[in-house]
Amino acid sequence: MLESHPRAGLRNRLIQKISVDDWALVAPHLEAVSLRERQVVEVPNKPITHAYFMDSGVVSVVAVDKEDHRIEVGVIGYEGVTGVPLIMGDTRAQHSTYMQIGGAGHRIPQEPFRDALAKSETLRALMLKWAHGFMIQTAHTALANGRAKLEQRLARWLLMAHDRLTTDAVPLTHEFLAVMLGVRRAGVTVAIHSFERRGLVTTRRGQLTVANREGIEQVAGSFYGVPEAELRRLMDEARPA
Amino acid sequence: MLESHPRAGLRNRLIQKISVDDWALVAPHLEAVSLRERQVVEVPNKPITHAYFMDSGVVSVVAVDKEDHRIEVGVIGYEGVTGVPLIMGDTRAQHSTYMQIGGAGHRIPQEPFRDALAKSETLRALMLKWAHGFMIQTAHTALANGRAKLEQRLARWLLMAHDRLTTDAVPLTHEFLAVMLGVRRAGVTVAIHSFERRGLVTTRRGQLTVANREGIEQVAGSFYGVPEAELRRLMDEARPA
DNA sequence: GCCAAGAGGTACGGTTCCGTACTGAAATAA
DNA sequence: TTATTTCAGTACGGAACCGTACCTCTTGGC
Repeated sequence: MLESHPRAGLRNRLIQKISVDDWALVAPHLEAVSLRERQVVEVPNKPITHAYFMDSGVVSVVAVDKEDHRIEVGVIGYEGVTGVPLIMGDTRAQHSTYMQIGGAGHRIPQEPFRDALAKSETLRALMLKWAHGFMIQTAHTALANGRAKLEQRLARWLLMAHDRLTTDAVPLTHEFLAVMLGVRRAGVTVAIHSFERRGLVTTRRGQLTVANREGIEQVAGSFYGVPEAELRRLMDEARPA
Repeated sequence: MLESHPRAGLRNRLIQKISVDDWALVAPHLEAVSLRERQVVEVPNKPITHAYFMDSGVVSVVAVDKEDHRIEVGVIGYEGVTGVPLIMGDTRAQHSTYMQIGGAGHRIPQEPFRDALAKSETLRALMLKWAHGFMIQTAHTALANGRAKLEQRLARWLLMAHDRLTTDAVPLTHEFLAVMLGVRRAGVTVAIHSFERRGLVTTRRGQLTVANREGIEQVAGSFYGVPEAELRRLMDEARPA
């Protein structure tokens, strides 16, 4: 075993992008984790303890204010890492971050992560590009929230979740979809019904299966796709492959 | 004159926060600029030519998609700098960025700016904290877009603009407010009317004056304030004062 | 001073979505 | 199995906002 912590089998795209030298900085501190849905990763206004590189599952980042208004501002899967504030030089969480769909991955405590970022320009560049991609996603969430109809937003969300899963099954209740989109649960139910009638999805209690992804993409229109394309570009720029 | 480019009189908060050593890296490349309203600073999918440190005026950052949906995702004034992607290691603009309210400041070409960021850890830390603050603003814009009513969003915008101006007069048409909020022009007119009747603002053609800031803050509620507080915290952390 | 262009006031039917609430069905615990 | 909880289906009045349109007032250019 050439490396203290093997990464050959890991699906996480950022970990795959880390150079051999940088891997030596990070790997000794990684710890395998398995997180169930609803497991909390970051709490608003509290210190961030770890950055999570997930290989599976979907993480929701939810902005909250003092009157308890809340809405999802981004999702993270195997393409990224949680703890964006750490990358930006902050140790405190602004948003509520938790597993929307359970999964497995690795985490690194905030201190060695920040140390590694300080030491390695290449690691920093990689993580900054990821953070930038996440920013773009948030900006387009703002766009969708302000401009898109419920069905379009739901379609966008399903596509983003589907991108991060290995099956077509999305194990989520209408209730949680509603919280993320910032709409009524009943509204989600009706929209999903419409999708179902059009053959875009099939449903079971607590689960929803993508049946016709292209159809869903048509519903989402241009509200979906820009952040995904930008992230691909940013990651392609980041050497090594 | 100890410095090649004096900054004593500059209002820009980030420039004020730059250390003496870092100032030596940046100052030689700065160029004074005066920008009229509607002047374009960044064009989506085109290279960013300069970062602008404004001393006055308000910059709008507007996300756009392929079907020409658009909405403002952030505003920048004397507290920050444009060209966030440069700070993140990207040279391309994602969003449409332009002066919403004209002003004056200084700009630095992207290359020396990126060079300076690469060379100085302290400058990088400062700019990253700013970029992080801007991210938080964008997240709360997403929250407001998804959860707040038109009046609350208008109030939030007015407060953010007011924060960045030295007078109570906000020189903007209903049309442009509508574009930024992603609503109908007529809707803005009605909302402003309501504000006027309540004594919150006074109006003139192409202008709107804040008459009762606290009243406007009450309308905005908790949709306003979080990003502002977080940016203060982040800037306080960044030495030197 | 006149005219074109821009800005703002107002209206109206229509759509979307909310708040609320009740019901039945499915999963889970006892 | 039974009891309990969670989830989903459905409904209804109402609020918010849209799309569109038209008209009037300023303002700036000639």
